[in-house]
Amino acid sequence: MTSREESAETLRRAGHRVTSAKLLVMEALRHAGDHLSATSVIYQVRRDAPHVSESTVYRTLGALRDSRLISETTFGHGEVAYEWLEKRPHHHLVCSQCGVVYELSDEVVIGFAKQLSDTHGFDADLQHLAVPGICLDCSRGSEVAGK
Amino acid sequence: MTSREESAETLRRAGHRVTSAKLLVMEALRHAGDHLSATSVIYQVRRDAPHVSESTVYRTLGALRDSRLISETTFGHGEVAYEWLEKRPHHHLVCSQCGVVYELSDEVVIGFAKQLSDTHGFDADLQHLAVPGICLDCSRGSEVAGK
DNA sequence: CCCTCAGATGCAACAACTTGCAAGAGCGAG
DNA sequence: CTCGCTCTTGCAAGTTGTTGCATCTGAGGG
Repeated sequence: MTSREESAETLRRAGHRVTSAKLLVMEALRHAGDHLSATSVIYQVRRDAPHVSESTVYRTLGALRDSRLISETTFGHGEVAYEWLEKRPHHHLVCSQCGVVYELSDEVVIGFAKQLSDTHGFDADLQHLAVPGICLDCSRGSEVAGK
Repeated sequence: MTSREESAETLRRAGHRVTSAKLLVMEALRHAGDHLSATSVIYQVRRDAPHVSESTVYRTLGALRDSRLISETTFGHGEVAYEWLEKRPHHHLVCSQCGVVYELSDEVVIGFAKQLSDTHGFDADLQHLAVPGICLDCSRGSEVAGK
């Protein structure tokens, strides 16, 4: 089964119609294998199919996010990043100083979610968390610079 | 000392100039004592001083956020919410279904931050976290509805 | 009390989305 | 194969927030 057919099947299972616009957006995110900004997705899609409008891409991204096929994350104060969700759930540590993004394994986050559930009865939906902060390199660097 | 004078003093300590625009933004957030959207802040400020431009309010909010005088939080997929930071750090549980926002004590979050520090050497900056999920009421409600 | 200048502001253009509406297109029924 | 319902899409206008630039002003130095 080709990648396109898989995508089509996934769409159907999620209750969407199979349209070229949705397939293009999905393929762009799958092949990127990384975070893509909405703008990048638009660029990728329109490179193959210039007739697809921006609003369609935005709406498709929203629909795929609602169906849990892709994740939507806000890194810092910039654009929104989208990512194909085939892998295990994972999270990110974003350094506010150097901007580097580290992957964070799910375990620590699961423990956190369990605590929220135990203490507040709140069923946290932490499918894709972005935690701001200062990475090791930067905190070392500023110590040196501070002296 | 009046509230305005306190705000002025706070501004000076943070290395800002004391201007009427900044004071108005600060007063709006202090008196609200709750989250305000950027739009609400603009409305409040311009009610007292119609000449202040939107961009000034946005820039002021950004500057105050950078100086850690106010917090900036993204609830769900809507606008950005600002809040005066006089109280202890606190966090929020946002129900994706009913939209209710619960306060979350700092303790659970501190534990989470410590884990990130221990396992990844990452100094997380969780001054104002918003956790999406489903609240107790809604998860009960959907159980009943589902039967 | 006046000068100076970096920081603050207003304005308008720009960027990043969102939405209303009419036209188009999957896909299940017949 | 055709019909028709409903989901999608394109277009254009509307929000929400950001940025470049010229002007203005708070506040320390003279």
